[in-house]
Amino acid sequence: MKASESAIQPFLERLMCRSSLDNDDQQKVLSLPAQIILVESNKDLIPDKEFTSHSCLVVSGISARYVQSKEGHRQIAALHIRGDMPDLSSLLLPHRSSGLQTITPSTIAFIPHNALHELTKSPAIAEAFWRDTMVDAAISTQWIVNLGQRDAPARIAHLICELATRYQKSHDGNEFEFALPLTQQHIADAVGISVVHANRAVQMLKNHGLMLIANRQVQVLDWRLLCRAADFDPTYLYLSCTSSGQ
Amino acid sequence: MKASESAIQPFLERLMCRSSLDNDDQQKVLSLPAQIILVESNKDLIPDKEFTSHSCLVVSGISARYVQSKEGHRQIAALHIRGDMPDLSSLLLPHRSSGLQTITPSTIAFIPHNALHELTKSPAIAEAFWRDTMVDAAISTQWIVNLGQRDAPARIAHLICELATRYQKSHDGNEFEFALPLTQQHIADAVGISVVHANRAVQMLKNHGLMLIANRQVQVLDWRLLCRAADFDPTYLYLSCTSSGQ
DNA sequence: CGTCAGTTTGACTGGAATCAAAACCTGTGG
DNA sequence: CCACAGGTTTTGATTCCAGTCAAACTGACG
Repeated sequence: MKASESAIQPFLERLMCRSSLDNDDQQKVLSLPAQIILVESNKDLIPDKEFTSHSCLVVSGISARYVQSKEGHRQIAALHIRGDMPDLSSLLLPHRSSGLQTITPSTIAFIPHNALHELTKSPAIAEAFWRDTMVDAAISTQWIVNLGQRDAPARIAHLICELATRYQKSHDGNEFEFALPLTQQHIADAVGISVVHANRAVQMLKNHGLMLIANRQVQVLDWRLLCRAADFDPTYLYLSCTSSGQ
Repeated sequence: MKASESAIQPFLERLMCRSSLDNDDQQKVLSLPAQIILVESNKDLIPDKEFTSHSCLVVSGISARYVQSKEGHRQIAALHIRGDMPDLSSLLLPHRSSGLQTITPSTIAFIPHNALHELTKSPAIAEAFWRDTMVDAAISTQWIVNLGQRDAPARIAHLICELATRYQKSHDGNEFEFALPLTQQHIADAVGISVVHANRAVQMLKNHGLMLIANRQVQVLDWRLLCRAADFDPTYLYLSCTSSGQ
């Protein structure tokens, strides 16, 4: 297997979680040309100018889609992990409306737009891409609810529930842990509160025996209760990977 | 022109704002079968059960995509106006993750999924649909920023700016007005604050000479300033309709 | 003229931002 | 091995924003 194939593998797996592709289409995805680059933390992945010619794919690490408001505040609008294609939208929407930055050291694959465009000539692949875009939109909707309606602890709980599920860690029972290299500043920027307040909310979750965050690890102490506190329902993520596709 | 064609016309216009379709494809869109229904206000448009077989299209009026949180609070996640297809996502994502309700008396066209699916066999149309999904996602991203970072008056200002632009009213100079039949409760639910607070924020905008809302009309007093206050940049809406296509 | 939905106002309270400073790591180089 | 610098987490004190409750007001409509 070529280096680029193994880099694209997680992306294909993601697609296959939600859509079904025949062998031919799978092969086409895997043979996408990709330039694989190691990127350190806090580096911008897409330039500010219009008309990028590549989309990038997270192979490892975490990246954040963010918007910087006029007063210097930053809002993280999405977090992207292994297998995600954060700026697929640049393929059809040339104006960049949000920035993209690595949070941890990451390996990123850059894929030329024309190759992606070529790929979408296969209807099944086009549909799979479209479906993934829809799931991203569904996630955004949930973030809107999170920001608009829940208090600080619930917002953080929901974020953690979402990430645990996307990392597929939520099936390991009611008590488990997983690596999550976010600082409290990142969490604060994602759920729209200040760092100080994020800290207190995290402690609140700890004191209630729901979860704790320490040295880049999240330890879920009571998954059931955490989901309840977060009002979390995983269906919107469409990640029932066990069954192939819908 | 058949009744269903004229109902679908605004939808086609919307698509044409962002994508270019040849005559053949345009004709295909227009001849979509549609069941046109008049709906009163505050009626749910999609059933709670899974596997709807139709998507709906707003021909006139306003509908809200919303999520009801456990404690009974409601968050409006998107507003849909003439030409929008609010639940296009049900075509590829069978589980409904948000509700859809008319805000005003509306005329809605219901279009069977299989007809839409058939339509996407034309690559240009599929791409146009996909692009529209991406714009919806971009709008959601802006709402996240709105809820996460701005204070109440700015949130409302941003909402108004967005709607004015989507109604294409923002080209009528620096001072103009347009119909917007939202109650302050709706505004509050959309920007994540209480009605009382929404009221005070609206008055603040009035006192600063930016805009005023009265009898289902928004009167923009200083578009330039309003945009500044809202930190509004319309590019994410991709509505430069004057030029045809992207 | 009463009703009802929507808007406006006031008084009160709690939550969250801000500012500031201290404690805590973790990797670095002396 | 220690000291140190950096980023991160924690804590406290203060201020202010925004939610809640409750009540009055406005218009439209039957």
